[in-house]
Amino acid sequence: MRVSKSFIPTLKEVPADAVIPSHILMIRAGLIRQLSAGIYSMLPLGYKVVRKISEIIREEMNAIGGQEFHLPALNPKEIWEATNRVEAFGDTLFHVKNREYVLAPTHEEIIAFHAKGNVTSYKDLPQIWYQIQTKFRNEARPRSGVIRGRQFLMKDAYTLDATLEGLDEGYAKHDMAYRKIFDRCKLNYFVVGASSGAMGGSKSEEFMVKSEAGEDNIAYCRETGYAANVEVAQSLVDAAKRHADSKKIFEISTPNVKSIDQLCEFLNIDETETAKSRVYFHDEKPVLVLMLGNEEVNEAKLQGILGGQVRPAHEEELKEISGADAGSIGPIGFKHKIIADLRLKDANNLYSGANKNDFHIGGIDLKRDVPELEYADLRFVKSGEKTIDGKGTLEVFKAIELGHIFKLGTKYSEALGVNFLDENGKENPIIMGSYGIGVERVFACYIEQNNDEKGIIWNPNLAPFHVQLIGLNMKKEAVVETCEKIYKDLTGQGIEVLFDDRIDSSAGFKFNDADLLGMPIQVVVGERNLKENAVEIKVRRTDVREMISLDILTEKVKELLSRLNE
RNA sequence: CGGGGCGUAGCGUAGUCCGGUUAUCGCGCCUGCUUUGGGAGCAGGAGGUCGCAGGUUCGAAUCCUGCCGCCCCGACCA
Repeated sequence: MRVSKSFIPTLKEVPADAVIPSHILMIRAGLIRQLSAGIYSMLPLGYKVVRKISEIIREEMNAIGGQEFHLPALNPKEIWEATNRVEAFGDTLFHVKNREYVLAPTHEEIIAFHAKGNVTSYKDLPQIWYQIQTKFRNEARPRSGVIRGRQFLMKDAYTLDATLEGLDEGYAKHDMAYRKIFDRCKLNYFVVGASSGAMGGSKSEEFMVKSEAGEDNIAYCRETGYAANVEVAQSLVDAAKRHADSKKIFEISTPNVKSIDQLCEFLNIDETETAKSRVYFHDEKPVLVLMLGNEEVNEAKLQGILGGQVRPAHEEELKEISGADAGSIGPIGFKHKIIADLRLKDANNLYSGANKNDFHIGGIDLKRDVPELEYADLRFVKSGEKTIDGKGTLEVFKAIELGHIFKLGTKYSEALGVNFLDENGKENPIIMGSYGIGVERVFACYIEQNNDEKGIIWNPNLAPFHVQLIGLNMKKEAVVETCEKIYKDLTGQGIEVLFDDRIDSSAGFKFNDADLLGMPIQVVVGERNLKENAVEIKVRRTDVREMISLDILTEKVKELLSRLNE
């Protein structure tokens, strides 16, 4: 393709709206343009990258027996009501105004719909169905360019199985395929155990990329390879001490003391001598959650332990439940279920709220005073803590979720009556798995990990073009002729060439544009080197330049490309 | 949804507090000439409902009210 005839609107200056490197560079290199918040157009160059990523995904999905579908984005609302997901998605689901349709945010329902009545025998199973298609989610706050959009491309795959063993196999196949996909995309990623969230189901893994722009917090250990979302991550931490002598309970007047920090300052004690109280509702019943000191309640863990729906109590509800407002609530005299973090196990001589405003209680012995107390791991791990096996140290950082694989089970097949007959002629719901990859996230994360002050650095696998051919002075006949020949030769060998044939652009301008666009190899044709029958080759990533005789140019380019792809 | 910031030409911006000729500058764009190995020079030129609506005023980019849009932090997030 010739630059002079292409729409590649590059920008010298940093766009005002973009903050993170991938977003800035995608706009500056003319890959994308924004239409509205969280809605982006892929420009020709950007769309080429999308197609390359999609093709890698397609090849690896086909390799594990996946069959590609093209499913409608417009869905009848009825089918989403059948699985109760209109309510579950809430405002995130886009509704069509003049017909009872919704815009699909994912496709479990539609897959189940097509399986119903058509996949009816154990002999039809297993199946792997997938699509690479636009999804719609009314995100409250789109952000970070293409990383969180209201409209985005997702590869979503679904396994249909007769048995749990079959599901395990399908899951393992996807695990393997995903590693191949992200390896081929040259991403530096890692795999973490995750909570499966509102999708239901059991085992779940996320494929993550470390990034400040990430929305998930990940605990990772370099030494042991342990990686988990902080929602589920565990660590080895000391519990509060149990002192030899347990004091008696005593009440203290603590006017205006609302927080653990204030309490510690007021009484001149350490955080580890206090128990913080948070009240939640679980299935409409209040539960008091006790944490050591100032630690936050990990609601994902709490939900996992209690099961069902959990929500924090509203401020107005607290007094009725406990007799006090937030800041003065505690275990002593609390009339409902209490659950405590493991770090509080059998602790004594603790301070906590008195369930009476402006009063706290000291000398609490959880073993003696709250004998029915249940303990569970309810905290968030922190950087610097030991891994649960004690062999390494955890680091907590932000990460972007590229892909998520999980075992769904029969939630959708049961809700929609998607059954098959087993060997014994018995009817069973089909067992499903669900596997997603955010295509634009792969795109953005690659750029996040492969850029410098000049621009993007593409690997041949994802690059819009393999080679940028730069004709330095396109008014000189020798330069034009040589460029045309190189363009023809390389293109003829299946190498994708972007030919900067602009007549009026100066050399420096073209160099900088080429560095911004970031094709893996630049071939520079100028009068100076032509006198020696040579051109210059520059490898974008290393900035290494080399004079190459025209006679061996094609071979050299091929060799470099294959080396760069390793 | 809570908090903060912003909206002036295709892009980046000055001016807004303290109202007053023809709205600033750079990049980009058009024409001509020169120039071509690291974002060229000279000369000429085009391009604006100052986000929208209403109000105050002799006069509004500037003050007031309402609305819309975009970005960031948080909440939320298969």
